[in-house]
Amino acid sequence: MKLSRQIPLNTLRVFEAVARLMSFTKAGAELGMTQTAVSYQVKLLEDTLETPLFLRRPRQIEFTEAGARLAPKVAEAFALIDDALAGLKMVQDETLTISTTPTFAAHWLAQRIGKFQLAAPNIAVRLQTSLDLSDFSREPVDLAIRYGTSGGQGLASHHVMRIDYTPMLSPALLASEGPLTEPRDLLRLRLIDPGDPWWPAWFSAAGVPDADLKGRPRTRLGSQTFEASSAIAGHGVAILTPAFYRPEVATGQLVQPFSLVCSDDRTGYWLVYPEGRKHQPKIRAFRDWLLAEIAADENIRYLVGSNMARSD
Amino acid sequence: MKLSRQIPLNTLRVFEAVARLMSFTKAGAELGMTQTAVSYQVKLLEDTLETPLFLRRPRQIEFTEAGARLAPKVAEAFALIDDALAGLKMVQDETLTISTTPTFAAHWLAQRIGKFQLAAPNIAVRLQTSLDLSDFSREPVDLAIRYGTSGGQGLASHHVMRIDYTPMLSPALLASEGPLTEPRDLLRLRLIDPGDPWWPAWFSAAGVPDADLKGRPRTRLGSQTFEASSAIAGHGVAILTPAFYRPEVATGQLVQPFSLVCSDDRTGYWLVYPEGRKHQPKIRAFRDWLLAEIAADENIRYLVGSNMARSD
DNA sequence: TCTACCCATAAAGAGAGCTTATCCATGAAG
DNA sequence: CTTCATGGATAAGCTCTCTTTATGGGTAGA
Repeated sequence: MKLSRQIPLNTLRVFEAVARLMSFTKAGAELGMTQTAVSYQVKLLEDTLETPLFLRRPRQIEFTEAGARLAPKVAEAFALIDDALAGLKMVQDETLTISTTPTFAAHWLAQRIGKFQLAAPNIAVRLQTSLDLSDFSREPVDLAIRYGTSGGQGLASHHVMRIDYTPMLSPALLASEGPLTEPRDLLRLRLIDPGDPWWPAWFSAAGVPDADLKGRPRTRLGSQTFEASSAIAGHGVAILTPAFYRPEVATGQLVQPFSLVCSDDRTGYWLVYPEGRKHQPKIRAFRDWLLAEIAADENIRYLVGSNMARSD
Repeated sequence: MKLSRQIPLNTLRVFEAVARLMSFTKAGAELGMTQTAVSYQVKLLEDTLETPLFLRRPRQIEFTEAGARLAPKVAEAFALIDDALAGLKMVQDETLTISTTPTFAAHWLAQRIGKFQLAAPNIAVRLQTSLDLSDFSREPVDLAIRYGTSGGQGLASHHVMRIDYTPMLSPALLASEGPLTEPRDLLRLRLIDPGDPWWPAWFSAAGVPDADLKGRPRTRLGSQTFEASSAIAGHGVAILTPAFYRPEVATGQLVQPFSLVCSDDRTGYWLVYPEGRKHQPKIRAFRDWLLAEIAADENIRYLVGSNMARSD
């Protein structure tokens, strides 16, 4: 059985302080405890080791040989632990681990995260994607951007974006299939996954409540990413979250034929992190950056919206 | 404030075991505590560091990056402490510190201690002399040979020798002052420190209760050592503890003219050590050796005694 | 599907360790 | 040579950490 297992480790911490300051009283002050407690701890260590470590002289203490022999080793061990913990804290302070969904990461965050890293060069960012919500107390994650209704117990949450949707198609398809002047015109085209519940919701909002979507060829791709690829390839009209495909729109790979954007008000993406981390510099930096970025996005959305209104 | 001061050190000990065994349950078994307690401690450490250290997977755990980073450092620190403590214990086990009086050390122990060191070559002996009784719980002393009445609370004590006394003088003085056939003859000689209470006691025991010691020239030397030197130099008769001057008798520097040896039955030299150390190998070795040595001395005394009886 | 393994959580009990109060010894100061 | 200041020891009581017992959940393997 190793010795360190039998020894009350706190006695060593106290011993280290006493050895360094050569005073019970001063050590107590440094450790935030009374001289009595220090005396107790030192005595406990001496009893455990079965050897005195200090000679109590009036107005000062001296090492015994055993004490002198032990002191430097213990100091070294604590230095090692201190270093390790400090290093850990440093790494912790300087790396931000973000947990989010693959979709949000790929279509929104990935394009923008570089700007954050430029703005906060001392913070290393680690992006971690998973489908299920991570438990902050279990996973080594600083914050998460989650899809859902809001945060939970003890979690701070900021709304990032609504999940909205509107039909999108490739410019080529639009050109070949003629102008789309009103929503009903879309029904002429092939809808990518007509089984998606967003379709009836959008048509209904567009004043086409009777749109017959049944019986259409169904290709279930399961993820916006794949539906978007299909749309870009000109295979049909997909109903997508425009915020995720702004680059594709900007580069002319996709067009949004109607300004009507529906949204599921109850759910959306939220930035979430434990309340207690509110004031951590890295958390604060990311939050501030993200919210500013979102505000900027809103402006773009409105600009796009007004342009489209005119072009309608 | 250093980190190690804020951290419950026991959590580190538990962490080290868990990191080594990669199992809460096994670590608990090794540390002699329940899995629950291990879980608590690990969680406590994680809470303190504000970062998870292990990922709880079904049927096994994994390091987080922080855990993997911390583990080797903590292991190293504990190894250091273990080494230091083991070293300390080794030194402790292998050095015997004896506290005794200067007189006993010089006249009895010094001549014999070499034999003990030959018999127990792995034990380093440190002789420490002081006049006052040392406190075992305070001074780094393994055992003491003290002058007094017996041991005390919680102390094991073995009688080492009575403090006895008998007149002694140099052979030269004996030759020049003629034969001493009876104790009263001593009064012809100069007594070294006739104020010593041992003189009247001895004369009284020798059947000379009326010995007039007053008015004699008084030289107070204060210590047997000096009185003995004076006697060896032929300055008179000293009353000495024969056990301390056996070498001087053997080499012919002193003679003991009468076999009568008085003793102060109440006091004497005692070997004393805390009860709890009874079974320490080094304590046992020294005690056994010392008692054997004393037994041998007793035999010599009796031999000398019988010789002297014949020569009387 | 059932069993076994491993960790988490809750509640309650034990005891280590801290504090307050007091004492003792010594060295310095008047 | 008192008196005061300094520094540690001791005693008693309390707090709160840590441990245990009991129980639950989740997954892998039979």
